[in-house]
Amino acid sequence: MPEPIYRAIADDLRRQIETGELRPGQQLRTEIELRDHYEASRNTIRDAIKLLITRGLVETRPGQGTFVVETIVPFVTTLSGDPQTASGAEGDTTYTDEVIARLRVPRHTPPEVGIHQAGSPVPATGELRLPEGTPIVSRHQQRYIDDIPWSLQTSFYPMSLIEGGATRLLRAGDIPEGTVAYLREKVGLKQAGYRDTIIVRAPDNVETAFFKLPEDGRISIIETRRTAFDEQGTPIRLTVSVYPADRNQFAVNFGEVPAEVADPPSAAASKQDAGSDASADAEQELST
Amino acid sequence: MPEPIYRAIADDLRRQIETGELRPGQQLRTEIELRDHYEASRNTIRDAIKLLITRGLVETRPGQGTFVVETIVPFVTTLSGDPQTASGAEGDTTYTDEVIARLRVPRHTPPEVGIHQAGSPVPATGELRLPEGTPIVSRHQQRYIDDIPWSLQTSFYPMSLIEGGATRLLRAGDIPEGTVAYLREKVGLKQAGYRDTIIVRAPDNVETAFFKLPEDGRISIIETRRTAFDEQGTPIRLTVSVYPADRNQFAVNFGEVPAEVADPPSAAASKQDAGSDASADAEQELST
DNA sequence: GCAAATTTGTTCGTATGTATT
DNA sequence: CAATACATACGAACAAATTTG
Repeated sequence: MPEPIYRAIADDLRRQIETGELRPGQQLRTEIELRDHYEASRNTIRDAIKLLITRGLVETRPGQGTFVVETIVPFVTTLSGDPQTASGAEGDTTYTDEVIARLRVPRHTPPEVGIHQAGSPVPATGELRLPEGTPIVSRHQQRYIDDIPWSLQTSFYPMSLIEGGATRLLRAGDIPEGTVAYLREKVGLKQAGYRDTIIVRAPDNVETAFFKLPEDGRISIIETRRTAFDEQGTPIRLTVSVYPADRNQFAVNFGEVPAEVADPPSAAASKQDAGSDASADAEQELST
Repeated sequence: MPEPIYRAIADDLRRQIETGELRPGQQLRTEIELRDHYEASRNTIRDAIKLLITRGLVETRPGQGTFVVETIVPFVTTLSGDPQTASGAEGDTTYTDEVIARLRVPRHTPPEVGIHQAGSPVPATGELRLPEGTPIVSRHQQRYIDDIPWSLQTSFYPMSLIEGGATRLLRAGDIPEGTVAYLREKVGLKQAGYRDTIIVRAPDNVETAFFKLPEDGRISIIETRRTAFDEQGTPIRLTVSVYPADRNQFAVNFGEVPAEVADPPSAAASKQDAGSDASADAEQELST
């Protein structure tokens, strides 16, 4: 048997989808009809459909049927733009402004504050380069767009920042001007640069529940880790954000990029200047 | 039945893996033994294992057994660093140097050249903003590290660049100094900036075969699209690269980032200066 | 609002094929 | 070659979700 039957059936259905014979949103024939059509057992048909589900081509709805997926309009997170602006030297637009400009309604929970000790269970220990046992403050938020769960975000700060006067970090609740501006004004701490790492991995149980992902784990999670540094190169913050891969994409701008490209094409309304200051928004977004 | 049996079994096995009761590389009990242990049918055990496979926790080897996955050492692609350098104004280190410095052995096929007409089947049409029917040159490469398939990359250029004198773009084969430098010297075209977009999606058949991915499509593909612009804001190149998500991650540096962080921690050898010029390598890498 | 029909989801049993040791 | 272990395929029954009459 060179090619398993279930895979041959999946290939045939995939071809129909890719050629447009089956259009997005359209219902496939039922498992029983497909069983008769392909002269295979229902279980074999179901194996073929499972393969198409994993590849993101179809979805099943119990009691209804199997449907060709309709593409979600992705939300674009700009990780950067003009690095000077993104470094937190200026920039007064906020993440919320950015999202509104794209005709979407953002919302986020007030940060929950936690206190940890540097060590293996705290995911920030390596990045913040703190010795074992050093206190670390975490600020955690859930973020929504159009009431759809969009991202989970946790920032970690060395407790020494609070001892230096940035006491609001310890209080649960928003810091409207953003923590980058707050730390600059309160402690004189200037964010000189940052490094983002981007990985793709399977969701854990918390993420599956929050994002309402299918239980079979076929949707990946994109995790960004932003380590921010002051002018001495000391890490001052780690922000870990997770996004479901099915409704998010990321963008990075460098040098001179035309405004109409740097500013996503979704909603061209508002924002006269645009240009490369979208970075400030993303920075705002990434500093809980 | 609140929770299906196969999911309860998967949860139990996942717990054992996460608590270290089952260590990476360790073999699970066979399906028959698990069937007896959980008092379920072998098919139900297999459903549970399928779920763990999708979540990337275990892998099966026919004739051998089921094993807890061992983490792959990921290859880190730096999308940026110092934007001035990355813009192609200077930088003489190459992608190959970068990889060698990390004690890995890179290899890539000579570019295959193709000629297309702007229009819906050519994926560069939108980004290059060319009218329907305009000729486009593509250069496609397969790239390996340590003989493992690492990425597929295709760059698209407007044919007008060749007519302006950059004839080597049409010849299959390497352009050792990189196309950014070549275009600057030959046509006086300066790359003033670029925009990267990053999306995660399911693999297609070509990618599944090249990367030797499991046929069930559980490993996602990370696709980066880099649109480069000249000083007038005209798009001059689109480079599309695809990477399997199970062995790749990405990094972006902004502003001042300490050298020991900006330079990946894998192989600390060689490279005295390091700093933020790793960007030039990535840029080189991304210009076929 | 309820019952029936439809459709997918879960679980079992069984048989045979393929890969590895 | 034999034994072991996973892969494919079939058939059957009942459960759960949804729509329809």
